[in-house]
Amino acid sequence: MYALVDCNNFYASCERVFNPSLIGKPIVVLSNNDGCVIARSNEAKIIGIKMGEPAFKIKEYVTKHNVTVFSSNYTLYGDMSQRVMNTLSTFSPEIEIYSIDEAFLKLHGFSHIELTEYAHRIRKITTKNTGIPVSLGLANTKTLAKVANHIAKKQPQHNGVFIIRNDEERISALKNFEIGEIWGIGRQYSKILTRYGIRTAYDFTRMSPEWIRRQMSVVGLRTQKELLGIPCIDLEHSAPQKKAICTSRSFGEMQTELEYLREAVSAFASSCAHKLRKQNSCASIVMVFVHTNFFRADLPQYSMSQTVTLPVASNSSLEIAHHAIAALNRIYKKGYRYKKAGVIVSGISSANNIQTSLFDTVDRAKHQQAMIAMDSLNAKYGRDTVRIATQGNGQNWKLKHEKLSPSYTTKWADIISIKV
DNA sequence: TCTGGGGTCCTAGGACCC
DNA sequence: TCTGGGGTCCTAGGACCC
Repeated sequence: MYALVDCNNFYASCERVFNPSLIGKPIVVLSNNDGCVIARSNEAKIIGIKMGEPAFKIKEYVTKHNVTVFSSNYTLYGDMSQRVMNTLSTFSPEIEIYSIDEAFLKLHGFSHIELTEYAHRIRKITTKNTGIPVSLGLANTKTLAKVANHIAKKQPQHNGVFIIRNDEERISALKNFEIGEIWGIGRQYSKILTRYGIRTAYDFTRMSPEWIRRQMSVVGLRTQKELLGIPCIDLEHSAPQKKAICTSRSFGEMQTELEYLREAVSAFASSCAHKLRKQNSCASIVMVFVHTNFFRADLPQYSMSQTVTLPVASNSSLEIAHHAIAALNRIYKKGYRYKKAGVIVSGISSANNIQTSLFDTVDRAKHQQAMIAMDSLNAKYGRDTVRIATQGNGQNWKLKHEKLSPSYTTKWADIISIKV
């Protein structure tokens, strides 16, 4: 059996842990730049605030229903996630951390009654240890565990735990399950499937495999088998190395000057390099993109990217930023108001096996030492304490974050102030 | 006025190899 | 008018996930 444990309204719940007066009240968490709604407490869902809705569109609701609004505080959520995962890993030797707020556990050797009890225990202890409410779905495939989890969340009578034990229960669950809610079936496929009269997950399981394959490739086929109770997707025990790493941001205000974009791109490149060093790898391809604000039909639009192949794969902030800025210089056009920029590195290989070049002009040992020093200083004194010069003072392109909660779990000064 | 960020996988088609 | 067979690699685009 697989159990999918999912934190309820995770970001909203994190904020509540440190502000219990908000229990029972509507709260929402916004994306970067206080852009759109990315998490809602149940109360906020009930009054009709939708996922992904732009913040400026819900202003009326916010005042009318007294909704508490938070900017996203990823450091806090990351830290809380770790606490939840630590607790969960005490319940099974086999765990896959699937996302910031979800984990699959493999559960062996339980009878049905014990399994129910065990699931409820996982739920209780996780909430007790972390303050975060969770729901569990159990079944013999991961896709069905996702279904069960969804039911556990939506139907309060199950107390946060739902188990699909046999074919009978599987079929009855799938008959009442909208096809678009299935893991692996998104908006586009839903549309196609509905067009063919496939409304529920059960309808989907009754289609011929050839037809599914034609419409949705082998991915759809896998989903169908999983829904039939045939496991096709196993637990991933350790996170595989990333094949691409991206850092990008929308700017709080549109920007026209190359100098500003340079500092931003330099910071994004440096961040990508840092992520590469964290997973002990190097990248050989650097891509830079910029674009204007797509929502502003009244303004001239421009969107461009450029890819650079490095002579030797690297994870040095200095080198990656250097190439990124060179690419930016080539694609920048005067006269546009830029809204977003980003850097994507790919062609990733292990830092231990780098193909060197006879004609290399970079002193790699020196770069490496500089990066080690920079990373350890930043780990100790905070991000960007030491940064590369092209990033500038690192302040002026910062995000809008007006409703940010304190760093409850990670900043000593804040911890003290809470105690006081 | 204000609209997020970071990933993965699969397929088709073109270029190329022997 | 006829003109093989069997591959690999790369890229763009489209789907999906949280």
